Amino acid sequence: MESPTGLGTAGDVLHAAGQLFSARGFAATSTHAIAQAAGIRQASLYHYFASKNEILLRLLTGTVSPSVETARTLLATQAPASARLWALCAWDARLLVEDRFNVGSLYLQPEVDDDYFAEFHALRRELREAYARLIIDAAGARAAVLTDLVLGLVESVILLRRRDPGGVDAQTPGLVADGALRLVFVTEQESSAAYRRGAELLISLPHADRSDVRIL
Amino acid sequence: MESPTGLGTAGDVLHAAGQLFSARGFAATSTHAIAQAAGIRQASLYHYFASKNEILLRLLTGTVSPSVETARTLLATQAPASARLWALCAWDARLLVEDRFNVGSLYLQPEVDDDYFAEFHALRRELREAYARLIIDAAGARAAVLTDLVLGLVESVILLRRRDPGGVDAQTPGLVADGALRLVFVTEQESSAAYRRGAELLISLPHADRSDVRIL
DNA sequence: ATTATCTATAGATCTATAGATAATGC
DNA sequence: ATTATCTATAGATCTATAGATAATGC
Repeated sequence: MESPTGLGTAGDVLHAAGQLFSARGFAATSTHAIAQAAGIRQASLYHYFASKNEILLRLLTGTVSPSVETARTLLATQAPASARLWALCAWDARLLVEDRFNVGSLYLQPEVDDDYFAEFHALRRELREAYARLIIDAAGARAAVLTDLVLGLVESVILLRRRDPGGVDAQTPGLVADGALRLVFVTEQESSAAYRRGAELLISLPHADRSDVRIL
Repeated sequence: MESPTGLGTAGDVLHAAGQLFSARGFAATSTHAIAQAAGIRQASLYHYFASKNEILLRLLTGTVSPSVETARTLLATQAPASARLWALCAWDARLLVEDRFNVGSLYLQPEVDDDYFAEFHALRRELREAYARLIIDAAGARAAVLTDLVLGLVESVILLRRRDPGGVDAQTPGLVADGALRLVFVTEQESSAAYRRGAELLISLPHADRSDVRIL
């Protein structure tokens, strides 16, 4: 049987690389190990990808793109900013909780700072801007610094999973989103309204694809 | 003039390795590059360290140990839990803000999961227990999950710095600590008392050594 | 005598390319 | 004809050890 993941050879490679890069790190994962896990020979990788870097780039953009799309949708949605912020936090946290190999952790690798990954950085910047917009609308002027705290809170799901894989579950996204609202000074009572409305928005959003690798 | 850092050769090596591991990653940094930055030859490293792993272990324990000591002190201090929690968060955040090469980021490297670093993991666990204790005392039963959110918030300083080195400054620790109290449901009015008392505690604590590498 | 440092190197990788062969699609 | 895959390998590392030499401390 060819293609273990059913995604074709390029998909097999991304799948294998995502798992290995997350578990062992980019530099510590050899192209040989990726190929072996994908069921092909080392040199055959280069038929689909120009370099090991390109594999990482594809994984990075593949994980951030769905978040950017969701952020765009929410920015254009008619609802209180606090509810939309809740939905965005919960959506992102859910993506991080559900993705099989904690691929979100890829972006912790120092190699990602390189200019080669500019395309990814641009997407990430757009996502950050969306958070900033919603936080300003929900919390007013104090928001500038808060954006980074909220992003840090959401991303902490990555570290939490690594530390303790059983420490995250289906409840985590809601807890993170609730926490984000507290962080940005949304009052307890407005928060519960935001939660109800945000949960509705979340349901209406396209559910994050459970397959761990998206081929774009 | 020997020893660029004035810490002796072993100190030079830790200094150089801390900078390079943080900037490029552990696996991507060669022992040759470390030695060069430390002003010695590659093989001379092995007079002081048994392996590249040992260098990383020393850096990791060196960064977490001061936090553990501070946590112990605060656990034994007579003051409201919310104030002590504020102080611990601010203290840790300050360490992350001030350390010259963002050495806190070392623990994001996947290699750190290895059993070789068990000593570091034990220290980190102790630190986490201290946070959990203070959060339970400050916020009551709901605290279990909150511990990880608070830790995530504090650690987010690492990611914030990486994303935007100018995005952190002397105010950051206080903002992080304030945010942590909001996260754990401390009310606005109790929070301002906790802030005043916490800031006093912070001043009474030994200031984090500004040298980026502690030789233990 | 002991500690610090160096040169040289074994042995094991690792990435990417060249060029051959097999499979597929008109 | 084109696409997919393979074998073989060049060329560049990289870690750690062996063994020689230099510096330091009694």
